[in-house]
This record gives sequence, C-alpha cells and structure tokens, in this order.
Amino acid sequence: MFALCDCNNFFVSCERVFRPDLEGRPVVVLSGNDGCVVSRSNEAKALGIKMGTPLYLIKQLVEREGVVCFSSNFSLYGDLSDRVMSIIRQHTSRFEQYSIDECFFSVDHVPAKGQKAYCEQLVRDIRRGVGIPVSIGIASSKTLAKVASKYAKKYPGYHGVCEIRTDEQRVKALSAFEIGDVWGIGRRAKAKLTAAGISTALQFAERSSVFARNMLNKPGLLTWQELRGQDVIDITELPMKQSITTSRTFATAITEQPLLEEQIANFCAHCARQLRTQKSVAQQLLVYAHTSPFRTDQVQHYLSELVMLPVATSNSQELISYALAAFRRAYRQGVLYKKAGVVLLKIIPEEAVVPDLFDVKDRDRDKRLQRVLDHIDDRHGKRSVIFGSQMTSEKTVYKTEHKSPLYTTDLRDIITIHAN
DNA sequence: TCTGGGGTCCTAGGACCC
DNA sequence: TCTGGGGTCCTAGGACCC
Repeated sequence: MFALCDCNNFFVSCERVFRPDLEGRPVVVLSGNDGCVVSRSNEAKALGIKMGTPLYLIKQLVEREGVVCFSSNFSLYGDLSDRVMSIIRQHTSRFEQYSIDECFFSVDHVPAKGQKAYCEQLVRDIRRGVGIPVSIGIASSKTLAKVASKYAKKYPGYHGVCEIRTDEQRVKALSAFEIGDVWGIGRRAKAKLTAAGISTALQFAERSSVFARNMLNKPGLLTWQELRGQDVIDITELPMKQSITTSRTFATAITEQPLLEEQIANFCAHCARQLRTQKSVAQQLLVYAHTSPFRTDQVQHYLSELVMLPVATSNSQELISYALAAFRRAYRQGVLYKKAGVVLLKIIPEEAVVPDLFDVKDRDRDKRLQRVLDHIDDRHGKRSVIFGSQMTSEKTVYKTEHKSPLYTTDLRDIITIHAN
C-alpha cells in the first residue's frame, strides 16, 4: 500500500506558521513580480479566487474582503518542506519526494489494520512539530492514493487520513470523483473524455483498456490501470536533473542590451551553481528572451540560441561567456523583452567529461578557482562574490512588495523576530 | 499598466543506416 | 509503368505535473 502526504495550501500554510493571527482569514501567495495567485487559503478559495488568477483582475475583491497577499518566499517554503519531509522519512520506508509539498511512502511495515491510525499520528506529529497541516491518502496505487488524499483534505471527519482499501471503497470514491481532477488527466484529456460522455473517474475506469489507450495513448493507459488499483507509475527520483532552467519575467519590459546581459549572466551563474551541487556538467546551453505574449497589440519576438559546448562544463565564468556571446548574436535592438532565461541541457556526471585534445583552457586551475568562489558563497551567503557581468547596473527589474521575512534561514531576520 | 517558474515524459517525423 | 523493409537516433512540440 502507498501513502501520499500532501501539505494543505502549502505556501499559505508556511506564511501562517509565523503569522498565526492570519488563521481563519483569506490569504494568498503570489508568483514572481506579484503577478498571479499560486496558493490560496480555504477562505480565499471560498471567495472564488482561482489558482493562477492575475492579481490585477481581483484587486477590488482583495481590497473589499481584506485578503492578505504575500510575495513568494522560496527559501522559507524550501526550509519548511525539508522539515516536513524529514519527519516522514524518519519512520517510513521507500520514501519518494514528489514535489516541494508532496511525498509518497510505503506503509507496509505496519499491519493493514493499523495503517490509518499510524498515518493519523504522523499528521499530528507534523502539525505539532512544524506547524504545517497535511492530508494523507492510502491506497494500492499512487493515483488512487492521490484521490484518497483529496477526500482526506475535503472532509474533516477523516482527521486528515483517508484510505481506499476495498473495491467497494474504490468504486464509491471514484464515482464521486471528477475525471479532470484525476492525477495525469489535464485539460486536453478532460475535453476528449467529456466529449466521449465520461465525467467521473469511475466511468473512465470501467471502459476497456483499448478505449483508454486509443483515447489518451500510453500515459492514459497507465492512469486507467492505476484507477483500477494496479501500481504501474514509477516516480523514483532521477539521481540527476536532466535539465536546469533559470528564467524570469521582468516587472516592465527591457530593451537595453547591457541590462539584459546582466540578467542572462545571473541566470547562468544560478544554473551553474545547481549543476555543481549535483556534481554534473552540461554539454549544451540555451539562451532565450521574448516579448510579452499577452500584448497582442505589440510585435512579438522570440529569440533562442542553442550552444553546443566544446567541452562539457559547470564553470560559471565559462558558461556565462558562451551565454553572453550567444545572446549578442540574437539580440535585436528596440524589442521589448519581457522575459528571459537560460537552460542547461545534455547533463552528464562530472566523471564522464571527454577532454578535448586541442583544449587551450587550464581546466584544473578554473576548477580550483570555482571551488574557492563556491566556498565563499557557502560561508558568507549567496552572491558574496559575483562576476562583473552579473552587476553592470544597479537597476531593479523585479517586483516583490509583500515579501515576508526569511524567518528560518536569514540570521538578521531571525534576530529581528526574537527582538519583537 | 498589470498575466510565474521549473521540471519530465511521450510521440511523430525526419535523417540516416544497411 | 514499374521504385522495399526494417531499424536507430535525434529533435521539436505537446501534454502534464506541482
């Protein structure tokens, strides 16, 4: 049997840990530049605020109802996520973290009859130890465990844990479950199934495997099997990321080349640091930038340059220089660039690098320098040392007006909180 | 005026091989 | 007039996830 643990309204719950006065009030967390709603408290959901809604569209509602807004604070969410995960990891086996707020784990080391009580204790431990409310679903497949966790979240009577153990329970749960809410069924699949007269998970599960395959291909067939109780989806985490991206939307569009280059250099350095953390190197690099797709009144432009690196590398300085050279080839004067990003691709382990016979770089020396720079950043904080290309201006291009303090990770903030 | 960021997997089609 | 069959590899784009 699988258990799925899902943190309720995770980002909002993180903010509330340090602001208990916001319990019972409508709260939302916003995306970058305070653009869209990405997490909502139950009270905010009850006001009809939808996931992904741009803030400017609900401004009046927010003011009228006193909705509390937060800019996203990922170092806080990441830290609290680590604490939740470590509690679960402590006394379970086959633990697989699926996202910042979700994990699967096996409960087979507990007798079947005691599994629900065991998970209820886990819910209480996490609430008391970290302050985050969670819901747990138990079932024989991951997709069914997700269904169960949604019931656990929806009905307080479950005390945070719901199990789908018998076939009667499965049929009952799926008959009241909307097909579009099933894990793996997105917008397109939902539209197709609706057109075929299917509106609940049970209706889909009771069609033939051929129907599922023809309608939704391989992923759809897997979901169909999972809804029937078979465990066929493997989500074991990849040992290494296969691609690493850093991208940002700017508060207002940028046209100046130097300012854009500064952003590209920073994206590059950020990607490269992650690459080194997982002890890997990239063989390809992609730089892109484009105009706002929402401004249909403006001429759209999308630039992207793919660079094949002669020798696979994770060196910030080297990656920055290739990225900037590529960007300069593609940059067009006068274009209103609203978003830009860097992607590292074809990632392989450090040991697998094939040296170039005609390489002129002293890679050993570069590596030692990079190690020293990383060490300084670790000791003294991010961006303690940066390359000149990362800071050619003092301009701010992002907007975060509602950011909470770094309660758990920044010493200055921690001191301030204790002083208050 | 104002609309996020970071991933994975699958498939179809083209290039290429014998 | 008639022009095969089978395989691999790569890539771009779509769909999905949180």
